[in-house]
Amino acid sequence: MSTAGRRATIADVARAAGVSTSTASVVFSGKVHVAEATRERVLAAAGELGYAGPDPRAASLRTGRSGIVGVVLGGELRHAFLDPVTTVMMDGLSDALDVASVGLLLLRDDPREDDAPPIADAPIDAVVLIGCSGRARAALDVVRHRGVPVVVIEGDAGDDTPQITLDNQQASARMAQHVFQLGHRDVAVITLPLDAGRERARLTVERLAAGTLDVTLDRLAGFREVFPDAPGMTAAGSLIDEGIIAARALLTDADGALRHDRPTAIVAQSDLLAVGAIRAAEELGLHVPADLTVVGFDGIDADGLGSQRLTTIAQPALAKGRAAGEQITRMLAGEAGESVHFTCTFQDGETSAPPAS
Amino acid sequence: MSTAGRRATIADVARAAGVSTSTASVVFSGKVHVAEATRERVLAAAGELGYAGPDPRAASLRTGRSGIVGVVLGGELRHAFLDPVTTVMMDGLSDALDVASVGLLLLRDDPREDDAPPIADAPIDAVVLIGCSGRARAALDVVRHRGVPVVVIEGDAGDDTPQITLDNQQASARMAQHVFQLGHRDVAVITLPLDAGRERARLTVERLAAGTLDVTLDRLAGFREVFPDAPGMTAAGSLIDEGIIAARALLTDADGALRHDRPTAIVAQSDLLAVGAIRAAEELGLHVPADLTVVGFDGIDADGLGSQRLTTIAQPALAKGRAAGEQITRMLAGEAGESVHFTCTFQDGETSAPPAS
DNA sequence: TTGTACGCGTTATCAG
DNA sequence: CTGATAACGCGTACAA
Repeated sequence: MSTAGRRATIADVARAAGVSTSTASVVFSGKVHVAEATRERVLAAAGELGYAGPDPRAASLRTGRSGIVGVVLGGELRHAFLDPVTTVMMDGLSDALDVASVGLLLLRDDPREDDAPPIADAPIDAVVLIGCSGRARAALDVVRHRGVPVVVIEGDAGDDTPQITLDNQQASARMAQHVFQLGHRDVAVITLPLDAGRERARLTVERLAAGTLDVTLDRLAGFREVFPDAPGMTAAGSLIDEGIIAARALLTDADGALRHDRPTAIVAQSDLLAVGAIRAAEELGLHVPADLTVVGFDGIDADGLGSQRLTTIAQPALAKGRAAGEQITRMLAGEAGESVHFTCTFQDGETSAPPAS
Repeated sequence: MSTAGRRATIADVARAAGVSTSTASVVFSGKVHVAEATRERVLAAAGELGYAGPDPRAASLRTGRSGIVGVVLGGELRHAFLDPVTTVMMDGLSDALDVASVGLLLLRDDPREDDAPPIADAPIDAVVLIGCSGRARAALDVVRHRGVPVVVIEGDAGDDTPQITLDNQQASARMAQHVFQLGHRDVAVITLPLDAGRERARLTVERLAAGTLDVTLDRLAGFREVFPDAPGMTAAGSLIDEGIIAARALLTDADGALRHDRPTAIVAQSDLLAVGAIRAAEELGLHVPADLTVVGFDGIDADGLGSQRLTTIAQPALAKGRAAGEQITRMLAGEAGESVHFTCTFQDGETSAPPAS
């Protein structure tokens, strides 16, 4: 336990134990059998010198692997984790990566504009992009040049990167049809953010044209197949509170009173937004679904959502995360990664009904 | 762009540019001024060879820094991020670490019992433990031996590790007094998990004695100063749904009917639990605070909590995270880390009132 | 089963 | 402002 200046290295341990460094190395890695006697001698020497095992940095340089998988999330970290879909995907990812990886490295999407993207300086074996905008792609090139596998979940990767995708447009169209078939003609939509700016705003043609986030645009396109001219609000994020704000804007006048031409149905692009819309409706004295139909998207099972089963489109979030993990595992093994496409399933609930006549 | 077998290294780039490797290195690190001409020559050579900048692994070995800070969270990852307090602390942490660090590495608390704790194999510059049980301490020793700074937030570190602490017991006592002074005598408590097992259960002396999570025990101790014999339920986590379940158990009979001897006040050890308790009460036809007082702990401002301002004890979660980050920064700079103690503030709300007479 | 020798790709130091 | 050199700490053929 008494080292002079330097910290003990594996070479010191080997010398103290009277073996070669390779033997000592093998004792720690456990890759080859060593005689029990020598093994113990090495361990004892290590204990005496206060050697804590191979330095991960050096091992990582040598093997070319760090065991770390980077996760780049769109928007701020705290926002990303407030979204149950993201959480569940991370869960699936972490699950599928379990064997070969030490942990997930959280990386920001939006580096300070001045300096290099952090992703380039991180010792990662692979990267998963989750719901990132185009900005992250520049950073990606650096990483890809280095031979680091990349998988994109619902982002605009464009090129030959394996992607995990969802039938957002078709699923949204199906949901819109459900609402249409119930008899609704005055329908409004609450969308997810249109771009990385994440601004709350009334949906307009111009704003729509400037949108960059594919998830939002695809879901909207499906909705528009059925309700081409429906009004809408864009939320600043997938949050209950945002749903409340957006729904209020859709249902009330400037003075806060219920509008006479209010929609009879609200199609939200996420379940959290839908829950917010329901809350706003209830605050305004509307009963769901008797007075107002509200439908969501995601099929999440989040904490404290309330007892009413939401009519929604369920997406296989866990499977998406797991698929990303599996593709990464394959690519780390030298095989080619493949894109995987998932489809959503309609999930009828208690929040949609024909309009009051 | 045509490299034979190997990937290009900085040495290749230097050779191609007709400079020494050190010059090339300096061009990329930007630590020293280089003549614009040589700089461009190096960059050009790099572009031609498809060199993507210094390998983080090698740089990390050389400098002894990876720019990565490990975060060990109690329980499962997905649970940890459902807790707004944790999220906010991470936010503060990430904020304070911002300057010198690439990202946060999420590490599991509960390694498979067989293999080494992942924390030991990760190239991290420092570690933050958040609400971990004693199990994580073994892993800690390995890391500490290596000279990696460690900071513990609300965990039982015991030794000379800098800790970020909260006056859980005093704050809880203060809140209990508030409830007492309102006139409540039949009070029940909903606690956070007692140990890493996280089992839902009625609070008993035996279970209490076997508890290992300090946060829970300290808050309970404060409560018990005022209400020594109050009944209670232990939740499986800090979740709204758990609060609902626990409150139902406290308020109703086996057949689901409101008990005659139900408590007139419920003290929850977290705001989410309190929100759940309020929901359960409302489902049972009780009005808060007229029929039932419900108080929380944390002072969170989470998504979709509803409009009623909770009577609670606010803890400076952001400051806690930031303090952890600051201590780490200091320790990385070679200074000694210090423990930091925070105190909570009582925050009156609309969910506590005298009992119905 | 153990030892020898080498290289992984970089950066700090110091001299010019 | 640039160049030569020496570590950084380890894993792994290969030979014994």
